[in-house]
Amino acid sequence: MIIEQKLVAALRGHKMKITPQRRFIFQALERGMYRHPTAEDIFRDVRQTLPDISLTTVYNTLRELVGMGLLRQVDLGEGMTRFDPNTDLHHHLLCMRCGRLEDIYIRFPCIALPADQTQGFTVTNHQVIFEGICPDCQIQPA
Amino acid sequence: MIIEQKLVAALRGHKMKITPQRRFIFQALERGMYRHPTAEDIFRDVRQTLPDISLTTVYNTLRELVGMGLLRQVDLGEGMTRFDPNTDLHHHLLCMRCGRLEDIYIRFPCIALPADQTQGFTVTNHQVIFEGICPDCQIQPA
DNA sequence: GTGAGTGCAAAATGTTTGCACTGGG
DNA sequence: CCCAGTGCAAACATTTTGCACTCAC
Repeated sequence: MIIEQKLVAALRGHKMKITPQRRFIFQALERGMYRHPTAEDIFRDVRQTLPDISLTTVYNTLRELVGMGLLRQVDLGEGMTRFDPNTDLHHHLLCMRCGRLEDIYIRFPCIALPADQTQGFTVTNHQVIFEGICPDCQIQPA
Repeated sequence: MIIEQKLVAALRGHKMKITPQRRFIFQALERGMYRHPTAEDIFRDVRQTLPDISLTTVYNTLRELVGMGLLRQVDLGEGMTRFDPNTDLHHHLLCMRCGRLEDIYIRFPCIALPADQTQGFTVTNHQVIFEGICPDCQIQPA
């Protein structure tokens, strides 16, 4: 319930309404936490308990959470956006064949942009995506 | 002409046909080399000299080049894919406000996944995306 | 001459929008 | 009671597909 409580508190802090839809979306995020769900994944999950929820509401809520910095958006060129409720600094390991995505918890202290290389940008964040082939796909014929 | 020649040679190597459409796409890539163009960008560029080219052909050609490893695909969650004709190992610096994308030519020797952290994956590649705000967007009101 | 490549239109996919209705505060 | 939030349908944007035609080899 950690995620749900955190998100509900954040909504309160932003004076936003705590609707059943949002609550169930938070629970789905909690359940799918290490699965990097898409909007569609969340939709399907919430639908099981709230059959009339609309995909629009899911998109709206996810967008708001991203805007508040409570959800990380992960884009991998699969044609859809995945969401990561784990906002701790971590990196990703992507299977190029099946799309499986795992978390990597290593710090790379050397990843920092020297001031003379920022081209005037204010850098706020960085992410590393490791690309490869997962164990399952290595076994299967290409 | 470096890019065009390289790509034409690659096509020959793969016994693929060198059509005018492909040639112009290569030239457009060459011209937009440091601009990380989208398929649409290439389409608009080539259209100026080859008004009847179809977007389908552009997509086909770009997909083939990516498949042959001659073009890098860059995904940033903007709803479209950008292509980077520069296949040298380099990283990216993205403006979160306007989408401007710059190249970063630094090596981060520490970015390597220890064998006990690969979760069985065969890692072939990695990319770093630095996120921030570009100089122009810093000046303008949010 | 032949099949890879092309162009067009249509479809598929993922996401956003307009708008009337509803219910949390 | 009021407006943020919701649901629906339609719109939108990007990319893919089916298929007949064409042209590089």
